[in-house]
Amino acid sequence: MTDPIQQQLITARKNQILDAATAVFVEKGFHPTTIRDIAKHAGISDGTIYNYFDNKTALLLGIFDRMKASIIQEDRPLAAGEVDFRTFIRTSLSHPLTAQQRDNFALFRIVVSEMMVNEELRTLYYEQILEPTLTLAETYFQAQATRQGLEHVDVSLTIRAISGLVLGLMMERIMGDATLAAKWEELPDFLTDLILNGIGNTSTR
Amino acid sequence: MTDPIQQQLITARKNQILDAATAVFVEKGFHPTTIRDIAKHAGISDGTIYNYFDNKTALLLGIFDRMKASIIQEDRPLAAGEVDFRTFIRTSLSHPLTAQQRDNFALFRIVVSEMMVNEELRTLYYEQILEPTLTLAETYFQAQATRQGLEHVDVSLTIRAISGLVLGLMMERIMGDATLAAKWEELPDFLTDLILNGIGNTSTR
Amino acid sequence: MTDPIQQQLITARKNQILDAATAVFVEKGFHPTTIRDIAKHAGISDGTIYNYFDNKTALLLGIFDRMKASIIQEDRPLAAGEVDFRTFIRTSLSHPLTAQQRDNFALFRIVVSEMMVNEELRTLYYEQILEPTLTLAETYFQAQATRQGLEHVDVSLTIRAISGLVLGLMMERIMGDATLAAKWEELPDFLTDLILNGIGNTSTR
Amino acid sequence: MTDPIQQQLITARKNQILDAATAVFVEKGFHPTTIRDIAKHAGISDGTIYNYFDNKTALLLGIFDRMKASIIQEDRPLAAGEVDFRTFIRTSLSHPLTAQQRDNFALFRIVVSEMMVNEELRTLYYEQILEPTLTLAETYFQAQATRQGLEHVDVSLTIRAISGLVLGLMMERIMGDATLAAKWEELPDFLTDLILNGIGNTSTR
DNA sequence: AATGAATGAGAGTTCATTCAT
DNA sequence: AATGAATGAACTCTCATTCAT
Repeated sequence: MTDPIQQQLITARKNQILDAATAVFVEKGFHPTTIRDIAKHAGISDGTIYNYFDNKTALLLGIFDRMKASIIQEDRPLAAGEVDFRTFIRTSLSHPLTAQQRDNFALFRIVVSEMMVNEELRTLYYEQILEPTLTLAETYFQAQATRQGLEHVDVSLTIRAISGLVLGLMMERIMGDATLAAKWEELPDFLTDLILNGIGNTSTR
Repeated sequence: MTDPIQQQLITARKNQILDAATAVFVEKGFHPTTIRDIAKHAGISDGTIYNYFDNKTALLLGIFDRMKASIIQEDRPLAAGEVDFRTFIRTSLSHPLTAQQRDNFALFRIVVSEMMVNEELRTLYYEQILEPTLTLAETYFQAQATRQGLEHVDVSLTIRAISGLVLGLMMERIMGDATLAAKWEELPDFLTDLILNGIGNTSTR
Repeated sequence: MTDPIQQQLITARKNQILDAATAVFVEKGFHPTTIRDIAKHAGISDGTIYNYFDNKTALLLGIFDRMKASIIQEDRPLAAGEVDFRTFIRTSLSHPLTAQQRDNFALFRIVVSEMMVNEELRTLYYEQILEPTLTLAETYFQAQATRQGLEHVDVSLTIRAISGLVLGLMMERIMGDATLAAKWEELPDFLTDLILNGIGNTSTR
Repeated sequence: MTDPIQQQLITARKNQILDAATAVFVEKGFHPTTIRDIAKHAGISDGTIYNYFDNKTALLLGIFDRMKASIIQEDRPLAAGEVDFRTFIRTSLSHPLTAQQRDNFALFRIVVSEMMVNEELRTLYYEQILEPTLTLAETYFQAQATRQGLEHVDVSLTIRAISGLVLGLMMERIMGDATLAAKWEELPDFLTDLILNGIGNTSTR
C-alpha cells in the first residue's frame, strides 16, 4: 500500500493527467474543457482519470498543488538576504511580472477565473499558496526594512500593497492594455522607484 | 422602428431583464445561473429574454454597458480639479476600494471571472470601460501633476500602477486575506502616503 | 396557470409518457429501461420527459397514481353490499387473481420488484393504495360479517390474511409454479371454501 | 483439478465472497452494491471475485444455493410426523413467519426484488428451492391429512394456499402495514384456526 | 410582443469486467 | 491464485435556445 514503486507510478500517472489537464485548460478554458478532452490528450480513458481524481474540480486543485511546490522553490533565492534593499524590491517585482508572461498568462487566467467563483478553490489557494507566500515575504521584508532603519513601516500592509500592485498590473495587462504591453520591461525599475520614493522622486536613496 | 415610445419600452424591458440578471448572477454566479432563473426573477418567460438579448453572454455585456454609464458618472467629481494633489490621489483610491465592498464584491467577482476566460467580454470591457477610464484619469492626473511641477513623471504608467494597485488589493481581499479585511479602512491614507512618498517617508510634501 | 385547457394538455402529455414508460418497463424491466427508450417509444425527446417528471423514479410513482385511480374505480361494485357472504368473498378473491393475469403479471412484477427495494415507493404504495384498500375492505367485511353473526372475528387480521393469500399465490404463480398455473381457474372456489370452512370442510354453510 | 484440498480452498473462498456479498446486499441492496464494495468487505481484490463467480448476478445465484441447503436442513424436523395435525400446521406457519424477521426482511426483500425481474434467477429459485420445498411439504401434508381422514382434500392447492398465505403476509408486513406488525405474534394461532376451521369457527376440532 | 413547451446535444460520472503482471 | 489499474460503454439529467401559437 505504501509500496514506494506503486507510489511512483501513481505520482507519475497523476502528473501525466495534470499535464494534460493544464494543456487543455490553457487551450480551451476550464468549463469548455471536457473530461474526455483531457483523457484523449493524456492518451488514457475517461475512467482512468477518476481513478486518480475525484472530479473535474480536483484537477484544478491538483494543478494548484504543483504550483505551490514550484512557487516555494522559486522564492528561495530571496531568502538569502545578501542583496541590497533596492535589489530586493526590484527582484520581488520582477519575478512574478515575467513568470506568467510566456503563455500569455493563460493558466493564470483560468485559475483566477475559477477562483473568483469557487469558494473551495479560493480558500485552498489562499491557505496553501497566498497566505504562506505573504507571510514569508513579510519575514524577508521585515529583516531588510530593519537594516534600512524603517522600523515604523507597516510591513504587512506594505507587502500586500506590493503584491497587489503586481497582481493588479498583470490583470490590466491581461485585459489588453496596450501601454502596459509596450512598457512591460520598464515596469520593474519604474515600480521600484515608485515604491521606494513615491511619485516623481527618482533619486535613489 | 425608431418610434421613441417603442424605444422606451424596449429600454425598460432590457433594464428589467438586466436587473434580474444582475441580482441572480450576484446570488448564484454566472454559470450556475440559468436563463429560467433570470426569467422567473424578472417575472417574464424564458423566450422573452431572447427577444432582447442574443444569448446568455449578451446579458453580461448588457450589465457592462450599464456599468460604463455609471462609472463615468461617478468619476465626474474629480474632473473639477479644485482639490489639492493629495486629496486628488486619496479620493481616486478611496472610491473604488469602498464601492464594491457592499455585497462582498459579488458582481465584481463574477465579472472578473468571466472576463478572464472570455475574450469578447474582455475586449468589450477594455474598450468600453477600462481604456476610457484610464485615459480620463491620465488627463486629470496630467493636469494635477503639471500644477505640482511633476512634468517628468510617466503619467500613463503611474495611472496604471495606481489603478492596478487598487485592483490587486481588491483581489487579495477577495481571496480572503484577513489582514486586508481588518485594515481596509486604513488603506486610503496608507496608500496615498506610499504613492506620494514611497516606503517609510510619511511626511507630506 | 390553472388554465383548464393547459391542464388538459399537461395531463395528456403525462399520460402519453406514462403509457410509454409502462410499455417499456413491462418489456425490459425498470432498471434496464433508459429514459431514451421511453422517449423514443413516446415519440418525444429525452428532455421533454423531464419537463413533466422529476426523474426516472417519478415515472413509477406516476404509474402508481394511475393504478390507484383504477383500483378505486374497480372496487366500487363490492360496496353495494347486495350480495351474499359467499359471493362477497369469492368476488374479492376472484378479481385480483384474474386482473393481472393478462400480460403475465409483467407490470405487477416490476412494481413489486422496485418496491421491495425502494423505500419511497414502498411508503407511497402503502399509503396511497394498500392501506386505503385494506381499510375499505375492512368496512365492507365488517358489514357483511355482522350480518352473518360473526361479530367475534378479528376483521383486520382476516382481511390481511385474505389479501395476503391472494398476493402470495400471485407471487408463487409468477415464480413459475406449474400446478398453480394449471388450476388457476379453480382457485376462487377452492379458496372461498377454505376461508369459509377451513381445510376439507367443503359444505357450504 | 479434483484435488480435494484445492476444492476445499475454492469452497472456502467462495463462501468468504458470498458472506461479504450477503452482508453488503443486505445493507445497501443489490443494484447499489458495487463489486468493489463486496471485495472490500471480503478483504480481497475486485478481480478475485471474478475468479470465482462469472458476474454480479452469479453472486445472487450463489446466495440462493446456500439458502437451498439451509432451508432443507431446517425443514427436516417436520418430517418426523410425530406431532398432531394442529401442531403440524402451526409449526409450518410459525417458522417462516419468524425466520426472516430479524433484519427487517432485508435479504428476503433483495432476493424477491431481483427475482421478480430476472428470469434466470426466478427459474433457479423455483427449481432449486420453491418446487422441492412444496413437493416435500406435499408429502408431509399428505401423510398427516390421511391420518386425519382428509383424503378428499386437494393437497397441492392447499399447500400452495398455505405457503402463499405466509408469503403474502410477509409482503404486506414489508410494505409497512402497522396492524400486521402489531399482531405478528398472534398470527400463527390465528392462521391455524383460519386454515383448520375457516372464518369465525374458532373451535379446535 | 410574449409565451413556454419542446428540443437534443452533451456533460460528468459510475462501474462491471478484463487482463497483464 | 491474486491483484487492481485500466477500460469505455452507458446512464441520467441539464439547459441554452428555438419557434409555433
